[in-house]
Amino acid sequence: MTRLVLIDGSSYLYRAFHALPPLTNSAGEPTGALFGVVNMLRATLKERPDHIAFVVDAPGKTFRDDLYPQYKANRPPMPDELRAQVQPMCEIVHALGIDILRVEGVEADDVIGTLAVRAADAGMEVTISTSDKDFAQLVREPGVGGGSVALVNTMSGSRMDSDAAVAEKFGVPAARIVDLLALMGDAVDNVPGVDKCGPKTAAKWLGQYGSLDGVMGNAAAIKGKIGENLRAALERLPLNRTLVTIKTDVALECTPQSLRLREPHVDDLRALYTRYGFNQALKELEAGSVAAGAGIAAVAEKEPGRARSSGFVAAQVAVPEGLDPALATPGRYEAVTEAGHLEAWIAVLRNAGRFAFDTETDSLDPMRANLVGLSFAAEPGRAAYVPLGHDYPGAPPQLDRARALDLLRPLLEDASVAKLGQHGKYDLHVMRRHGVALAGYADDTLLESFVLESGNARHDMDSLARRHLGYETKKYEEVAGKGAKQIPFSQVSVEDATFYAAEDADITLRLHRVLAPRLAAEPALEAVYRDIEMPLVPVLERIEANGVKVDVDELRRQSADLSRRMLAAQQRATELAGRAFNLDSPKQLCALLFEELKLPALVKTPKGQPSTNEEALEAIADQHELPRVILEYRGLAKLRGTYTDKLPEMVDPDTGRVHTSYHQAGAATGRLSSSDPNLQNIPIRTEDGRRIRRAFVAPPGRKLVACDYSQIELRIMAHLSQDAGLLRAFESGADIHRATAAEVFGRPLEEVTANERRAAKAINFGLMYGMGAFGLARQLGIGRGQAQDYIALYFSRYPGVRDYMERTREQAREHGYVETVSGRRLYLEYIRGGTQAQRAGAERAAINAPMQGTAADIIKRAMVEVDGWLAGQRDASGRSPALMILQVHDELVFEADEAFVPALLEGVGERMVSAARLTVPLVVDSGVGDNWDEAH
DNA sequence: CAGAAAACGTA
DNA sequence: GTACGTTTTCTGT
Repeated sequence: MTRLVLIDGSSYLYRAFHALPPLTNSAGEPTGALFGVVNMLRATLKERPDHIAFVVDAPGKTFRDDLYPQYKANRPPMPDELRAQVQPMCEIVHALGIDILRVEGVEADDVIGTLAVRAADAGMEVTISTSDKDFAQLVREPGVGGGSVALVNTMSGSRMDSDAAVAEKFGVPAARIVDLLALMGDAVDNVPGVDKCGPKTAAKWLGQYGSLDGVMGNAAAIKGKIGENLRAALERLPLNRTLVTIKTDVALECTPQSLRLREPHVDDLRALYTRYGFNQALKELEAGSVAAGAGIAAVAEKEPGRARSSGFVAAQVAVPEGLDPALATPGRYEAVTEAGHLEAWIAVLRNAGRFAFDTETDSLDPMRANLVGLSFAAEPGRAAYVPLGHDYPGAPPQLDRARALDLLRPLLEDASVAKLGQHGKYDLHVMRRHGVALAGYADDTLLESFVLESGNARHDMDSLARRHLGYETKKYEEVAGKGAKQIPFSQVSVEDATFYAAEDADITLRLHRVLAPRLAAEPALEAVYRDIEMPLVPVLERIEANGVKVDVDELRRQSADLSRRMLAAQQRATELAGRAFNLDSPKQLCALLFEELKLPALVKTPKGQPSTNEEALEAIADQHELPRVILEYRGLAKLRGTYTDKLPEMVDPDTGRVHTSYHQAGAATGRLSSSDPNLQNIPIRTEDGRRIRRAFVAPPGRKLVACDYSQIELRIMAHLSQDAGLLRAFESGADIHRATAAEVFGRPLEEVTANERRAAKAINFGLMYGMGAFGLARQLGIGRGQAQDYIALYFSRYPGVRDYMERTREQAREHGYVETVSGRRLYLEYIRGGTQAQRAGAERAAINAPMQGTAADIIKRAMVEVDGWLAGQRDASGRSPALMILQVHDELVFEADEAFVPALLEGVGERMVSAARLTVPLVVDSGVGDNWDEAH
C-alpha cells in the first residue's frame, strides 16, 4: 500500500509559533516556530512515508475572497518574528527531501483536499497532518480500492481515521462536517455562523434534521432565541457551506505519485542546523540518523503533558494569529502564605513598575464583599495568589489579613506604580472598604475591549481570553459550584483558589498586552479610553460608594397606598370579567379579552400573539371598561413592585443609603447603565411616579441639586449636521420645538399652536431615532401620508439634517461603524449583511449612535472634571461639602451642604457647559430641593 | 430552577 | 424608531 503524507505547513507554522516560547539562536534570529516545525517533521519522517508534500498558502486572492470579500478580513498581518522564519523553514523542508507545494490563487487547504481525494481514489493511504479541524470533512475509511484519508495532529497526538472517530469528536460523520462548520461559522476566518450556535447545537440540529438543507427547511420549527438566530442566518448559510467546503478538484500540475520523499541534502541540513543552533539535531545528522530532528524532539518533550495541564485547548480554540508566543504559554502560579514570600513579591511588583491585580471576595456586591484573597502578576505566565480569608475545615494557615494589607498598602497606594485590572471598579470598592485607597489604576481590560469593540456584547474575562488569547479560563463554577450548591469563595480550597485567582491576574496582564497595542494603533480610540473611560473609573466608584439617601418610611406609606388602590382595581376587574383571573398574566388577560369578551386584538406581540400592552388596551378602551381598569392596575403594580417595595430592600444596612452599580461597558453607544437597583429609570412622567422621587432625599442640613443638559442630543445633531436652520434655532435661545414648528409650518414663533409644537417635537425626537413616516404617523395619530408630508417639510427646511443622515448611513455601510465627536466607534454588525429588518435596524442605530454616544462622551468628561473640582473643595479633615450621587444620562445629581449650594451650581454648571466645544452652546438647567422631585 | 417572553420605567 | 434594566409569568429541563 502506497502511503502519502500531506502536511498542512501553514497551520503547523502558526501553531508552533504560538505554542512555543520565543526562542532565538545565538545571532538573535527567532527560531521558535522553526523548532516546532522541525520537531513535527521529525515525528512524521519516522513513519517512513514514501510519498510526502509540505503544502503552504501562496499569496493572492482565492475563490473564497471573490465569493466573500470579508473572508479572513479580520486577520492581522503575519508578525515579523514569524515571517522571518518562513524562508529558513522552506530551506529545511527542502533539505530534508520534502517537496513544498505552493499554488497561486489556491489555498493550501484546497491543494491538500484535491491531492488527498485523487490519491485515495487511486488506492493510496493518505494521511493529512494538520492542526485544522476543518479537514475532518475529508476523512474516508478504507474502501473497496483500499484508498483512505486519515487526519493526524502531531502536536496534540490525535488521530481521526473513521466516521466513528469524527463523530466522537464532532457529533456528526465526516460527510456532515461542512454542514456543521457552516452553522457554526468560523471566527478566525471571519465567517459568521448562526449566533449562539456552537458545535453542540449544530450537531444536535444535524442529528434531528439530517443535513444543513434539512435544518434550513425546518428552521421555522426551531424555537427560542436560537431559532430566531438561525432564521436570521438562513440567507448566508449556503455561502458559508461553500466557504468551509475544501475543494477537491483544483487544477494542479503535480500528481500524488510525483510527490516522492527524496534523499536529504546532508550538507545543507548541517549548515542550517548549525546556523539555527539545533545542536542535538546536528549530532543526529552526523550520526547518520534519518530522523534528522530527533534531538530537537527530545528537548521539546522535556515538559510532558503541559498542553493538557494548561487552559489552552488544543483543537477547539484557535489561537489568534499574530499572538506573541509569550502570551500563549501556560502560567506558573503560586500561593503566598508567609510574610517573607509576600515581601519578595511586593519587591518584584514594585520593580516591574506596573502589575495586574485582582481581588477575590465572598460576594458579587462590592459594597458587601469581604476580601478573601488577592492575586498579582507582573509578567505573563507568573502570578501569585495571597489567600487571606479561606475558612473551611482544614484550611492551611494564611497571612493575617490586616498584616498583609499593611505590607501591601504602600505599594497599592503608590500612584507611581501602575495597576491594571479587569473591571477594576469592583476591586477599587473592595480595597477602599478594607482601608486601602488604591492609586495609580492605569488600565482596565474591560474598558480596553469596550472601546475597541463596543458592538461586542461580552467583555468579561472569560470571553476576552477566548477571543484574544485562544485561552479557556478556569470557570468560577468549576471551583465554587453553581446554583444552590455554590459555596462562597472563602470555602474554596486554597489550591483551587490559587489557580483560579492567579490566572485572573495573569490573564488580565496578557489581555492588556494584546489590547493595548491595538488601542495604540487607533489614536482616536486610545484617546477615548485614556481621556474619558479610565479617568471615569474612580469617579464612578465614588458615586456608587456615596449612594443616595431614601426615605424608607415615605416609600412604605406609598406602598400601602398603592396596595389599597391595586386591590380596588382588582376587585373592579373581577366584577367586570365575571370571574377571578391573574391581572399580572398577559396570557390569562389575552384569553379573557380576546376570546371570552371577543374584543378586537389590534396589536400583536413580536411573537405574533395578541398583545395586551398599553397601546392594545387603549385601542379597545372605548368598547369595554375592563381595559382601563387593567391599565390602572398595571401602573400601580409597576410602581409598587419595581420601586416602592423594592427600594427599601436595597438600602445598605451599613450606610443607610442605596448604592446603585453603574456599568461603564454597559451600552454600546457609550452610555452608562445602572442596576441593583437601576436608578436611571425612576419614574417622572406621571404624578404617582413623581411621588417616588420625593423619597430620594437630602439629609438634614443638605440639599439635592440636579443639573441637566438641555436638549443635548438635538444640539449635537445641530453640531454634526451643521444645518444652518437648526443652528439658528438654537442660537436664538428659543424653545427648540417651538422654533422648529415655526420654521416647518412657516409662521412666527408666537403663533405656533400647541399641536404644531407637539408635532415638531415628535419629528425632532423621531429623527434622532432614525424614524420613518410610519412611526411618526403612529406617534402623532395621523395618516401616513400626512406624516410623510411633515417629514418632507422638515427636511426642506433643514436640508443639512437630511444630508447628515444620509452621510451617516453611507459611512456606516462603508466602514461598518459610525463614530461620536470624540472618536468613539460603534460597530454595526448587520449594516451590510443580515435580514432586511436587521439592516434597517442597524441603519437606525447608525443614525442614533453618534448623537447618543456624543452626549455620553460629554457628560462623562464633565463628571471627571466635576469630580476633580469637588476633590479640591474638601476641608482639612477631608470632608467634602458636596457629593456626586447620581447620573441619569444627561443629568447629574449632587447632595450638598446648604451653604455650598450656590458655589456648587456655579462650579458644576461651568464644567458641564465647557465639557465640549460644539457649534451650538451647551446649556445646563439646575434645580435645588430637599428631594429629587423638588430639585427638578 | 434557568431562561424566554411580555410588559414598562428612564433618557 | 435609539439605548438600557427589572418585574412578572410561563415554559421547558
